[in-house]
Amino acid sequence: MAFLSEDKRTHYCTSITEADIGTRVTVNGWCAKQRNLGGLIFIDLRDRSGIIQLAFDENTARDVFETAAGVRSEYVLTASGTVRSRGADVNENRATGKIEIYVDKIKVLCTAETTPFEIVDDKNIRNDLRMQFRYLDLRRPTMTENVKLRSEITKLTLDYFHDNGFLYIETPDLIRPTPEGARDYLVPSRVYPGKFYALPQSPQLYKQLLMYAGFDRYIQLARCFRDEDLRADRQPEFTQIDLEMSFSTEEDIMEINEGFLKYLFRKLFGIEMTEKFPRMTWREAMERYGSDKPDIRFGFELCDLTELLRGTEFRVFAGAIAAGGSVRAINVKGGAKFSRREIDGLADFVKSYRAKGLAWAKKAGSEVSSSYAKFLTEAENAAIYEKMGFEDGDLILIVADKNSVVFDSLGALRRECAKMLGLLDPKEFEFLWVTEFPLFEYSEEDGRFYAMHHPFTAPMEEDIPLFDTDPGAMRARAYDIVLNGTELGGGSIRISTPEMQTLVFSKLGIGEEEANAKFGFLMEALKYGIPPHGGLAFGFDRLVALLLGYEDIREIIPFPKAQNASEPMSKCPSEADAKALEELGLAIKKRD
RNA sequence: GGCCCGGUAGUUCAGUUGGUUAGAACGCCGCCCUGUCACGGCGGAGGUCGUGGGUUCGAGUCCCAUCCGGGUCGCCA
Repeated sequence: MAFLSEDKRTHYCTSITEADIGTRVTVNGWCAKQRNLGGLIFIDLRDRSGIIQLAFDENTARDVFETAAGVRSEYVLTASGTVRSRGADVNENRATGKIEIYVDKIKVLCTAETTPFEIVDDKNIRNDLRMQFRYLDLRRPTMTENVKLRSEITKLTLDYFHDNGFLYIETPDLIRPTPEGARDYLVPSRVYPGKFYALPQSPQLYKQLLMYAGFDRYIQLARCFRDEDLRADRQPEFTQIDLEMSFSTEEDIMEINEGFLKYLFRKLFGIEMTEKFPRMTWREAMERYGSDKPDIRFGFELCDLTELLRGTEFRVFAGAIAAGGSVRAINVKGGAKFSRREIDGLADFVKSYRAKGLAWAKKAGSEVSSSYAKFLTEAENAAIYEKMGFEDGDLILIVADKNSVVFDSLGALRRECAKMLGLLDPKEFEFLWVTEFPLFEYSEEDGRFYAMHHPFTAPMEEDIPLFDTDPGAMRARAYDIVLNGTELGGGSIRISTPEMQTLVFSKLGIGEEEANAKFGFLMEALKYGIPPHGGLAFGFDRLVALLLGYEDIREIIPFPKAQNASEPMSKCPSEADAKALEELGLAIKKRD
């Protein structure tokens, strides 16, 4: 049936209110549900705003009534009629529950086959089905709402930064492959067979160049691409709120971004966050929480038992200490109620973080049970209980290993225990700035230093003398913003002189020749008057997900990739046709 | 690349130590029904138990391989 101008909506379904009673309206949308009571028919009509009820009865014109009787779920309709009160028959669960449209004209614009799953919220649907029929999944009210809220957060973001003097500037998506960092998605060049562009992992160098150019403040909702394995909070293509500021210090950047997050909470939830976000150095975060992105909604802080156990004869602990590692523990308050099976589960859990085992002690009433106490002296046990404040209901969990393993496993363990005890409230938001990250990270495997943030990050002034003596101990002018244990974003003050950049490259094993080959334009640019500058990038998908209470960013990405990086709906990636490969000068080598 | 969990009507699931014709709810189709909104009543259709192989008198159930989905470690400057 043709859609005519007279069929166009006058209102979205839920923009009709009691104030409209008596007026004539037209709505366009999908049949969410038809209820036929014989002489009386109701249709729930859904559009992106929500649902309103259409009503038909014995006074409805015969043909209109017959059409309504034939309407099935997901038929596309236009309907006109008069808004009226439902009297006493109110549906309290719906915004439009007190009114309905008494229809005098209806058109089926399009019929629909029965959908592979019902278009309702309160049902679990297999992930692969949701992905294959994503356009139907997105019709579910919650998903529609998520996409709308994402749009709203986009608007607030642009408003805030615009109001603070940031210019929205686009950077290229076809760029030079980056030698360090994540794997690039490569794009072959037709004009230069055998050469490649890369899709940006972030617009890092371009935003710095924008500062060199004098734009002072830059913002972009940048699409970024990383060819690495997926996680619930990680997609191969994602969006960053990317920004950079000239003539600024860490303080300025943290302040403007803290202001942004507070602005979002005010505008979205009406919540005024007046307190300054807490700050913590990287060193402190690792020592106290075993993580550079600690969830500070709960305690269970790490406790170092190394000194206390230095003389122990228990081989597991003594061995770790002798090898230069440590023995650390957390006290899980309320964890004594975990069953033996659950504690065994925790031991398996830490093994995935390369820990060899988990020692535990719990106190229920006056009863203490423990996996390791019999191997320690009475004095050693007493000292541990004293230091950990061991009380009724507590569960002490100890890991002894090299430091990286101890931190990784205990850091993950405290969160796992909090989850088991129901301490993770998604409606509670605890922000944290983590500062003074190490500048370099040593890779045992490759026998060299890597930049912990990226190779353009400036070192802290007072650590510059360590370049020659102990580069591993140098701290960077880098900071992360953490929310409830998730890294929401990070940034740094950048290097702004060629001398410093050359020095950092050299510590990374990038000689002058290689630096010039790969970053020649940057080295050149640094000669021509560079303002002090720095910036930050938020993971926009993670931000939206956390604000809306999701752990899985696919709930707020309209068309995400599946875990194997494919897109089941369009079946991508797919093979290229022979002609295209020929033009690109590419041949596909079969894998064994 | 490693490890773990899952795949049974359209959907969500149940299916006992391997044993008769594989069930339920919702959805779907038909008939009835004037205030429903999780409408109700009556009736009906709908299954290669992911796929392939094996063990067995007999496999949804056990074994092997494989595909698909999910989680996670590595990875993610």
